[in-house]
Amino acid sequence: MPAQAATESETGYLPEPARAEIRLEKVLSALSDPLRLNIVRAYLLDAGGVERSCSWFAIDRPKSTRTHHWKVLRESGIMRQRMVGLEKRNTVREEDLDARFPGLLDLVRAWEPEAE
Amino acid sequence: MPAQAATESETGYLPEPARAEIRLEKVLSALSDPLRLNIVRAYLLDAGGVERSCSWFAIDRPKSTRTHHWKVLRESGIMRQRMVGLEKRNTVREEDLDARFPGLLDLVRAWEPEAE
DNA sequence: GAACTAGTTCGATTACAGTCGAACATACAC
DNA sequence: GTGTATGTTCGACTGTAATCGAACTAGTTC
Repeated sequence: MPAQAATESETGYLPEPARAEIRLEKVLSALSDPLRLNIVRAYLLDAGGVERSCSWFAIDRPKSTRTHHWKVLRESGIMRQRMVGLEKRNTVREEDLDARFPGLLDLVRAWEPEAE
Repeated sequence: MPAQAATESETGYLPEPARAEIRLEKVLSALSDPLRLNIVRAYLLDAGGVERSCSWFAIDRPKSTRTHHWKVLRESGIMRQRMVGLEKRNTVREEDLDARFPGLLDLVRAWEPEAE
C-alpha cells in the first residue's frame, strides 16, 4: 500500500508489492511483453504523472485480456491502481522503480515499438 | 559479427544481432529468466571481462537445456560467443549494451537471486 | 583410429503465458 | 428499479518457452 496512511480519498488501492519486495526478474518479465511495455511507455511519456483510467490508453484487446495485462503490471510492482467509482486509476510507480532500478524507466521511455 | 574484420584468431564467432538491431523487449525477455539473469550477472561480476567457456559457470541443468539458454542469450544480443576447439568462449557485450541500454547491466550486477 | 570431451539437434513433454467469449459484479445516472 | 458503463472472473484454447534424454557432431588427445 502507498507509504502514507490511507484516507477516505485514498482508499481503493489494489494490492501491490512493497518497494523492497519488487523483484527485477518480475519487472523484466512484465516489460518483456511489447503490449505492456507500450502501456508503461505511454503513461511515462503522455500521462503527465497523473492518474489515468484504463481506457485513457487504448489497448486493442478484449476487456478480459486488458484485465489480465493490468494485473501483471500491478502485481510486478510497475503500476499502482485504485478504484474510483467505476473506473481504475493507474500510475507508474516512478519513485519506487527509480529507487529500486535506476535508469530502467528511461529505457522504457526511449523504447520504440517495432515497425509493422 | 563483431565490428573489426575477422582474422584467423577471431573466426568462429556465432551469429549475433548487430548493435542497432538489439531489441529492448528481447533483452528483457532473456533476462527475465532467473537462470539466464544469473549467468549474465556471474560473467559481469566474476569473469573479469575476459572470455570464459560455458563450463566456467556451472549451470545445474542438462547439456541440452544449457545449449537452449546460451542460444537465447546470444540471439537476444546479450552474449557474444565463439568456438575455440571444443569449447565455446563467451563474453557479455558490455560495450554494445551500455550504448543501447545505459544502466541496464548495472541492474543485473546489483540483482541477487531469491533465497531458496 | 579409438577414446574422450564439449556442445548440438531433435522430438517430446511439461509449464507458463496470452488470448478471448460469456457471464457476472459493481458503481453511477436517471 | 432500469439502463449503462467499467472491469472481473472463469474456463477453455492457443502459443511460447523451459525442460530433458538420446543420438549425434566435431575437435582434441593419444
